[in-house]
Amino acid sequence: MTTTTTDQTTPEITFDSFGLDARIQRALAEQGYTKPTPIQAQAIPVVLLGKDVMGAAQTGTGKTAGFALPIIQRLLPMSNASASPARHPVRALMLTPTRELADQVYDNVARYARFTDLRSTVVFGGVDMNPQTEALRRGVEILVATPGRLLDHVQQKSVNLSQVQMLVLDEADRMLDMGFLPDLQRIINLLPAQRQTLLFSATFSAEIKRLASSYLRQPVTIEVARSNSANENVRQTVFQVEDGHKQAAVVHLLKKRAADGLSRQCIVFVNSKIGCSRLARHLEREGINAAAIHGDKTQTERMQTLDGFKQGNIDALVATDVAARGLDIPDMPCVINFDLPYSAEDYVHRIGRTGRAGASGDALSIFVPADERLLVDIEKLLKRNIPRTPLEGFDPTGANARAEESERRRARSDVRRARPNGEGDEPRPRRNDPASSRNAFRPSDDPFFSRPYEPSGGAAAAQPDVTESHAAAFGRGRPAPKRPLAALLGGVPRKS
DNA sequence: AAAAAAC
Repeated sequence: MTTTTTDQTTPEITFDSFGLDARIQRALAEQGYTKPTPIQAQAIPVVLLGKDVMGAAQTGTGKTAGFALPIIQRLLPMSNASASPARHPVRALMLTPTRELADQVYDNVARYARFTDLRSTVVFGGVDMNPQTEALRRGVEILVATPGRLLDHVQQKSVNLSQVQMLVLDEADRMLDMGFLPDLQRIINLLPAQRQTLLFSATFSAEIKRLASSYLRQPVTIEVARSNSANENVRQTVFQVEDGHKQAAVVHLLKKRAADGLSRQCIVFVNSKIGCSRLARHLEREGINAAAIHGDKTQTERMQTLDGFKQGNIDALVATDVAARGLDIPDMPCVINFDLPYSAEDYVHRIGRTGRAGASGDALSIFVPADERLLVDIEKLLKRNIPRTPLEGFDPTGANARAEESERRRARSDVRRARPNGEGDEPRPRRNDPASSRNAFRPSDDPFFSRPYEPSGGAAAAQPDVTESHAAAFGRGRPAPKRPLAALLGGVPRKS
């Protein structure tokens, strides 16, 4: 196995030196690209030679262009302008773990290939299949996909993978974590054995190595940063607060940054979907431009939120780990961990959203004593200590903390209101979250809890979010009950 | 423990 390793210094080369087609160079010029990033400098020549690649690259290293540009180059001689699917078989397949990442990879591919005749499209779940099917039937050379939806299309015979010459497994570690291995195996079995395979992963775990050894041939290993090590441009700080003061602490941090004239944009990571929506609401009440993104949001909402964030209409993107990896959000000045992640590797991915391409960044974590073990695991993985710092000027008994306390009271009052003979307060609609108040929890709706929510009114319809209502009913951090609701309410008879 | 991903 050949191994190439560099540090973060950009080699003194330009995109001209790769001998890319004029049509690609024109697209690059239009994007304002002149100097390749380290991973591009290493990957592009290797991919152009047709070699398999095992790439360790974090998000934000320019990885996508690193594989997309040479792939487009290699496909060019085969492209033609005829509009029949038979003449536009899928020749390059790019698989990603999440829908957003698929969309972003596609977006890049389409931009780099825009002056060529190559066609590309993207397929992922959560949206109507028909437009995807039509695009596939018209024929594309480059297909970006999430595994599940791709197999769906394969089953419906709307795509044929027998002509694929280049396969990209992007964020392969993530795909394995998410249990995509069987899907990946099924997909790869549909591809010709004679092909070029590129595998990118943030870490080279034993599983990744096993995957590589079964599907890659004499891969060239490309590594731009030591895996499992966080970027040195990122200032990591852990703020220790008392349990129950986390929301107030985040508000304090965000307002402090704004007051210090630092960029207001940041991603705030939360471990649960409930906590994610809850924190976003809380920040909004505190006058911070915030929005939640997590897996219970519709695909449309997720894309709109991401767009709003990229355009600067949203300052604080409150996210679950849906956003930890892959999402290509340029130049994040700051990442905040509202919760420390359950796995130390996720910590690396989360803070990898900042301090990219040589920029400096802040990774701030809220730490409560109960999370000691999580922090120790992170320190072990990073092989360094992260000092616990008191939060300067933070007054947990001040206005912020009072707001947090009132939120807890509100949550408890929702439970009282939910009782059939409810001695609860006046209903108080939640500001900034019409869906949640419209779908306020009603015990007579109980079946609601025993089956998953099925959308009925199209993408634009309000989302009666089961977990949201749970949050409202049961307060902070409680998991959705597995028992019937009546049992939880203490023997209130259940209508059926 | 949690999140993500196909219908």
